[in-house]
Amino acid sequence: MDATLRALAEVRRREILALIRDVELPAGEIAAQFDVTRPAISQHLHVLRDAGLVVERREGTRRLYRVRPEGLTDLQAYLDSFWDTNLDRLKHAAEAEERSRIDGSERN
Amino acid sequence: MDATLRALAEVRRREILALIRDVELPAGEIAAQFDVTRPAISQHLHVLRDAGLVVERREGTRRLYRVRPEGLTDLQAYLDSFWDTNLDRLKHAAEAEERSRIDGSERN
DNA sequence: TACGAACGTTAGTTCCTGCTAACGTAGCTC
DNA sequence: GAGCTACGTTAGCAGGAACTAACGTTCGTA
Repeated sequence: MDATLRALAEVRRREILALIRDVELPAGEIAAQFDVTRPAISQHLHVLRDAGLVVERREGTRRLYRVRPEGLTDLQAYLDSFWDTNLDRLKHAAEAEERSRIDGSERN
Repeated sequence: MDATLRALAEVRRREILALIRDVELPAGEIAAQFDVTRPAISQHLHVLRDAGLVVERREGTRRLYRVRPEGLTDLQAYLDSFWDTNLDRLKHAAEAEERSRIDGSERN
């Protein structure tokens, strides 16, 4: 999940994901969409592949890439976990407000 | 959403979020849980606050922090969008496989 | 087999970011 | 009001990441 977040926390890589979200594209065509060099995109694709966010399929000399949504499930579960305890959190916040209303009745 | 991902893409900040996911804690108590200096944690809290992932509440000289799950909604919607088009993507993959089966019938 | 096309890889540079040390600030207490 | 507490802020540094240039590799083709 650390690799997933590291991979997503870069604009260029998210742009790459947006490109191959619906269609499968070769590395060269992906690189052509950006103003950086081809090796730079190749490195980004490597990071995305290591994170399990894209899959590579070889077709002759070309390497076709497409998004692998399954690579997001762990992160999605992690984010959902913050909402699981939301009720507990609200309860704690209410208790804290009660306490602050008692001893620290200064400002709002 | 860029700020959200940047904020989450750091182990220390995720550890901080884990600490204040259920309970509200003062900055000093949060810093005490780690082996880095207090200013470092203060900077992390600043990043998390800018990303809207935590909220600050002042109580005397103390500043209490707690997680703000609403700050995750944009990211969650973004991640969900990858699954929305999953059926379309499968269709495209099937078509691509068809094409590769016709002209490039080399390996699997 | 030789050549070209479509890639990935490596070395090196620049820029960003997380950290520490030193300093500044708001609020409570005597 | 002086002093203490609990913080945040700033300057400076070190490690890491994104980029380019040069090179290596695999696959198809003449």
